[in-house]
Amino acid sequence: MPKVITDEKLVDEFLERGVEAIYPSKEALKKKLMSGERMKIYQGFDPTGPYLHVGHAMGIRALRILQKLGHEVIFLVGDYTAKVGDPDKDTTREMLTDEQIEKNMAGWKEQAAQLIDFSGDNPVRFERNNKWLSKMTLGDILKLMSRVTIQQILQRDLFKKRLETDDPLKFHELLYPLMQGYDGVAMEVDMEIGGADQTFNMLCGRDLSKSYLGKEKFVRTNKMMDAPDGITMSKTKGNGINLADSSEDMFGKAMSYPDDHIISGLELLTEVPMEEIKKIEKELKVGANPMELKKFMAFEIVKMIKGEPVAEAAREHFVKTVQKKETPDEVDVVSTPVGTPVGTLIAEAGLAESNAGAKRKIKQGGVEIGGEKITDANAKIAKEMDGQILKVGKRGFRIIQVR
RNA sequence: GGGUCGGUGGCAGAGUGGUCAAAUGCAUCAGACUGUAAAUCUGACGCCGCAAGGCUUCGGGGGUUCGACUCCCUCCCGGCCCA
Repeated sequence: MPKVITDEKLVDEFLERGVEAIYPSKEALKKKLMSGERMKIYQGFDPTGPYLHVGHAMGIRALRILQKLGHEVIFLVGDYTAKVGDPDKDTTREMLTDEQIEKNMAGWKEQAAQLIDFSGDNPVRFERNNKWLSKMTLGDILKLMSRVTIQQILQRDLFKKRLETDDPLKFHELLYPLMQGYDGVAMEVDMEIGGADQTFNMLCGRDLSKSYLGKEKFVRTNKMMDAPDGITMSKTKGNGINLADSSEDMFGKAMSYPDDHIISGLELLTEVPMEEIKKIEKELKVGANPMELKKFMAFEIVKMIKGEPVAEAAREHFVKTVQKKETPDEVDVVSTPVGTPVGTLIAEAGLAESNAGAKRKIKQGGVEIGGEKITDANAKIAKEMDGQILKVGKRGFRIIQVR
């Protein structure tokens, strides 16, 4: 049994950094964490999309601290809750099929393993809630439902909103908070971590834990990080940095965050000490170049997920290809026979969605071969082009191999 | 069960017999500019075609018409009101 550590600094980090709120209170949780008692904590992730993103990374990082402190940590995949899908603002989600769910979660453990350890002497446990939820009988479900009132469930603002706007609200959607809450009951956990958007569900679970187990379940909600387009990042929307992205992509996506996300990005997505972040905030206010600081942020984000050497390489890649507009070191090869029209080649190389798309890019002046701008979509690939670089847009590169 | 309104491109949302491959916004892509893959500006944005043009699209199917996203029938799905 791993020993529980009561390192106050680490505990405080857990209680403060990236935290939106703690229920019932920060003080109560601190007391518990400093007591040396081993806690059982989980965070659930619904496999509604194939990638975990940096938003999840924030929660996973919190789990990592708890793992370090010696607590029992569970990474729960909501493969059963995903079928229902956490209700959205205005539309009922499609019920996902088992196959879709399996496909989505296939890489999750691996993606999460970049941040937490599923082996070692205090391994994080990987669980799926289908283990207990799929076994519930109607009787169990009735019992579960009898513990809450409709009024309580309808407190959830998006349920309210849907009723107000006359958007459909299906019965099973109301069950979602109960299902999620039941996870905590089934695993008999002492704490749940989740995004601030999960507050209602988690608090509902708190009530259920009390009711079923007579147990106080602590809840920590994470601050939400906004994606570049201003929409809160979520795996459903498919935007934001994914944990499965290449380090270069992560760096680039981070660089495309608006300037005013630099501070929140540093706080939520990196391990840069808060004192240092405060300093950077001041520098920004007195007119420091945001680009340099954003590069620092991007570097730190990649570093947290992939480690320092990889982050270093990603930064170099960015400076080289984006800032200096040079060709990257590693470029994929596309092989083609002599005489292929350039437009076709671009589409085949996957640098455009279709032939029409490729031609569009050519017309708009976004295509070069060997540094020469291509203006005619029908220009044919010639023998001399063997080994030259095909460049499409700012970041599409291929080495042409002429057959 | 009755009445009524609705189902449009990745999303949101106009359109209501030809001028519709379908306004607009978001997202996306290309270009310019720049301190960045930020911001801003310009342009593109179904597919095939150098083009002319063709083809496929507005919940599904059928019909009317020279011509339908627009009208009719039918089916499926949803909202609201009444029962």
